[in-house]
Amino acid sequence: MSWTDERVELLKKMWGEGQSASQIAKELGGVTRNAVIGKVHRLGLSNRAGATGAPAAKPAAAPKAKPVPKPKPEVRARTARPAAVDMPEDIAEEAEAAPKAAAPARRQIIPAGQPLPPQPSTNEIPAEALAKVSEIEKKAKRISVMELTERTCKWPVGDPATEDFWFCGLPSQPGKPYCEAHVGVAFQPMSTRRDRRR
DNA sequence: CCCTGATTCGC
DNA sequence: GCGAATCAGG
Repeated sequence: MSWTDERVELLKKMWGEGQSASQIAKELGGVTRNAVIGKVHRLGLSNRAGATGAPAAKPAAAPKAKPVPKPKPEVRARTARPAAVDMPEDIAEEAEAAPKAAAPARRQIIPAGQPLPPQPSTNEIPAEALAKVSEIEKKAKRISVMELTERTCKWPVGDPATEDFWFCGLPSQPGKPYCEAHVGVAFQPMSTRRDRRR
């Protein structure tokens, strides 16, 4: 494959959206993430946030088997990446209370007389967890079903009957189908179910 | 181990 | 210009 205008355009678009090189590579097809990264650099849009000044004065090169001396000790900007996503560590896993909760905080989009799947009645999911979810949904990769892998969060968002449907796509927890935040709402201890007077 | 981007250098 | 191999890091 070659870098046609269209492909370059898509590359720019996705890179601008903060998509990872590997995702862009998958989308484009026929190229590896290395190719994408290489192209990104050649296009000169490596820094996603203009790292003004403050370039880490790192030699940036100390290979082990590369006897080629550097004719020009060029100083390169080693950007700390602002787009890094750190996730806190707190998973409450006990019993699987509602893995079938296929509808997180959802809008009330009702397509056209479609009998919506049984709403899990937005059960007694802790408000914290819900808040957390809606927050991470902003950072979601929004991947399609075809892009799901063994390690991407398979949490569905939106209504499958509409265009506004995608999967979270964030890195899933090892051995889990969801990312950390979604694991939090999908797997709940039985204890969280506090039944009040009835 | 999974992933990320960055760099080098033969092609 | 291209991108695999490699490096460096989370």
